[in-house]
Amino acid sequence: MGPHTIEMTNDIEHRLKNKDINPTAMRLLVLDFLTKQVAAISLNDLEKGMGPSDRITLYRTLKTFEEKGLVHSIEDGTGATKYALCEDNCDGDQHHDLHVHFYCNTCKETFCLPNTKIPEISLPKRFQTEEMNLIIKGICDQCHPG
Amino acid sequence: MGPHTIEMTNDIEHRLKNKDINPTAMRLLVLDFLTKQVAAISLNDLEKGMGPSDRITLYRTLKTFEEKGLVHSIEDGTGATKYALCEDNCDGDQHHDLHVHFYCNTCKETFCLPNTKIPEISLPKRFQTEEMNLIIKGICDQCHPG
DNA sequence: ATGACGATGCAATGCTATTGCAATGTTAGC
DNA sequence: GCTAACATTGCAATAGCATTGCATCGTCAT
Repeated sequence: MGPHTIEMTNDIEHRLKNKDINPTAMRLLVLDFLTKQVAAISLNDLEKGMGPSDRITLYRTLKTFEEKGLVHSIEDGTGATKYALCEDNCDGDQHHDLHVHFYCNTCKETFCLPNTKIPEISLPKRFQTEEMNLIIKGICDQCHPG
Repeated sequence: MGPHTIEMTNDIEHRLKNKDINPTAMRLLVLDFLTKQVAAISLNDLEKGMGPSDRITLYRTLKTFEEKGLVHSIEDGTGATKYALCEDNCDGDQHHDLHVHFYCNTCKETFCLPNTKIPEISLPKRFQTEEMNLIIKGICDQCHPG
């Protein structure tokens, strides 16, 4: 790492630079928005949640964040890719977020369950794992009746 | 169930009627094709594999098969939904195919691993499971080097 | 025969993801 | 400060899969 001569104006900017992402105004806004989310969001959600912005730029911002290991994408089966912030030990090459994702059939939100890890799976002979993706669908704690 | 007066001309027709699916010529052909597959197939694969047929009809045939519990669909992250035959203990309401699906990064095929079941996952308090979907990506036995 | 119903085929549409390209902003060297 | 090089942004356009509407056709029961 280089010398610590950079002046950080705030935490958001710091987190972008840490991941080697040029902190433009747009990216600061997007990361700030992502930080405030409880659930994973789609490109549509982001577009609606941000002020008037270009959809494609937001799309590419998310892609950049994903490449650099700042967010990870989730295919929850709804057809629209969802994005959520990674945990700290994530880098671009290898996402370490082997946690379970939960889709609530009631509120239609997708959540990361960072403390629920995907267990070891023993595959048939000569199958080699590189990635795992576990989506559990059901009813989330907030929507749970009673 | 009604009296066993139906004459089965072959196994394929039998399997359709067992699932309460009207055995039309098209459906016999599609089920026959599905039976011959080693990997899960997309609508495109089906269209290419069959003789000249209408894509929409094939689409609806797959949907019908899925509703009736004859096939299950797999979202493997490639963008195109894949379909594969269910195991026998499957019905329309509740798919019992809680097995792992494997996507090979080399040959790009998606396989069912019917003997590799998704283990019990203990979720945080008040989260309730209704469905599970585990996709493992890596290198399949056929593509494994050495 | 005929009427009801399911299946099929064609057309059209919606939605998400993705790329090309031009315009704009930013940075480094002179 | 000026300019070239590069990154970012915005707009237009396209690709690909999923899905629905509607007309036609076939089948079956009355």
